[in-house]
Amino acid sequence: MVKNLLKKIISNEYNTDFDILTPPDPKMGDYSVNLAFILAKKEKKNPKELSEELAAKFSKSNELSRYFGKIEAVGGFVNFYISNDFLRSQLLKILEQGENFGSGEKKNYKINLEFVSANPTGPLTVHNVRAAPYGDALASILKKSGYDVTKEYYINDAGNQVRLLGESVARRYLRLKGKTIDFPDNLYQGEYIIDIAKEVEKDGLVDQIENFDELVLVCKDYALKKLTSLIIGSLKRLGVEFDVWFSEEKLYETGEAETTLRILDKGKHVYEKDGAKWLKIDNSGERDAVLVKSDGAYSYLMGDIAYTRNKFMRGFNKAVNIWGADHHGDVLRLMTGVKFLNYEDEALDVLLHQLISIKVGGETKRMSKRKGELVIFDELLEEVGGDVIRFFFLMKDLNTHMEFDIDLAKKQSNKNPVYYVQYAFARLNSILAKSKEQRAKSKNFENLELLKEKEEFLLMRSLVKFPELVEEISKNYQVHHLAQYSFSLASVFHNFYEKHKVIQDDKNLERARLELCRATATILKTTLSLMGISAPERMDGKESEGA
RNA sequence: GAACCAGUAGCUCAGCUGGAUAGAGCAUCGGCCUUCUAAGCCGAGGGUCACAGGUUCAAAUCCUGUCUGGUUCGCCA
Repeated sequence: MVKNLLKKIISNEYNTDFDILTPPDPKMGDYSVNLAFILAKKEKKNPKELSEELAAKFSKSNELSRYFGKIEAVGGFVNFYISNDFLRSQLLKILEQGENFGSGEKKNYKINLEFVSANPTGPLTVHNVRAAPYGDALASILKKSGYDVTKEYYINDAGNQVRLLGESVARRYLRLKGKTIDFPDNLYQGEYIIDIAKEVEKDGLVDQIENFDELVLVCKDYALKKLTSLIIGSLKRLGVEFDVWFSEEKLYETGEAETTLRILDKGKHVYEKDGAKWLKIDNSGERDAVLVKSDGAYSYLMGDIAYTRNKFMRGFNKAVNIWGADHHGDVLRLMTGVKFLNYEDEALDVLLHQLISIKVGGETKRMSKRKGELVIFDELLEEVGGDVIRFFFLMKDLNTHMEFDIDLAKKQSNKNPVYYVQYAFARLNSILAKSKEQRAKSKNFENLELLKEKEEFLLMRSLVKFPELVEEISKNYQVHHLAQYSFSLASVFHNFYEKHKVIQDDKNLERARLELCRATATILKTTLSLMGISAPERMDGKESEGA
């Protein structure tokens, strides 16, 4: 990784903080160092002169000349140009390593990544699916970086909400049976409840049950099973699969919640007030939160703390949660609870994604599972497809308050930028398929020296940046940079494609360009696969407008 | 009243965590297919980076304040 090396080499000589930047234009080099500005202040010198001195000095370094062909001062910056030799050597590396290019060393570090975890009280909505492609891609990137990653879904199958779910189904069932029974507003109003009730009726499972509470319980279990498998199915169709589906109920059955509470209590972090047990967050008392309710039931927070502890007990070094921003108030509470259990602050990361506002028919919808006002994810998936949805979410920062116009998304799905990336891959594939020597992995790479066009170098430069990107995302979790990168790589390739022929009379040049294409296809396919997006070998004909 | 996140082109969003002339897609207008796929390429128009101060060699980016929007402040989950 050139960036790290550069930083190391300069740091060895200058004991000061500085940044390695990317110049605004590739013409200005691959990396830029602002060292002169920083030294100028310390030594009270002119930054421009200093940068020239630095450039002259760096140019003489043998170590740097292994990577850089040119080092020059521009307006106070020192700009570094990766040498052509080094670019070609990296091209070779890509061809040799294939999809392993950019992979990090095994780190022997276990990460538990929890995301989506939508309540099993209804079908998956467009709303709660935002974290799915993001978390899935993050897991892939972390794995590529050498971490051991487990993807996990926390099923909130305990507490009052699922009891209400059971009651909703039970009352619908009784109505189907011809009983007059009211259906209060606080129950789940959605159509899917009636569907489940119909299945309960068809099943005949509850025919003998007279006691209402017992009926509710059986309906609850039935509905939970049904809805969970519905959610699993929806996610699967999007291509997202979890390693572990963790039941909240388990924490109470095994007594883990109780144990966790005892540890907190022992550490004097718990006190009683109004018949409930509270977690002491700070001295003001204002932020304190209930762990055990006055009726003896555990709170959601208690479950979450016990759940996080459970992850560490299972041997994970780090837990990463992706939550919707509506839970931001819970972050401090969970963090505090986990800290009181004596785990390091860094052991838990909570990423928040902002909520999506959804527009249907020009109107912004507020979604509520209780009220049954849902934009069901499956319906969208069927219309626009998984690749489009994934890329749409993956391109944006988690902090973006997205506006998702469903009608527009359907209408414009054939203009989604994902096709731009996939099309680049299809074009590459077409070239490789056409060339006679495509699979002849001859080790004669000497022709690479024939690559000297501007577009060829731009392509190589983009390819070389890939490992740095993977490493950076594994640290800052900015998954959308990968989507942005894939788009820009596709763009650089399309430009190359328009300007230069690969298959041609000059067979030596053709061979060299084929290698460049193979390397590009490899990286493009790797990025797509990290994002969980398909890499089609062909894309025929344009979809008709407004179909 | 408090907390978190945001406000960048007509629309949807990037802007690599303080750097060089603020970018892309869509939309609008104009050009490019006898040659590896035109789901592509080239060009044009479109910006007081919400506003006001501050920090410094340098601010869309950091700090403070104001305005606007989303979310949350329950012994719901």
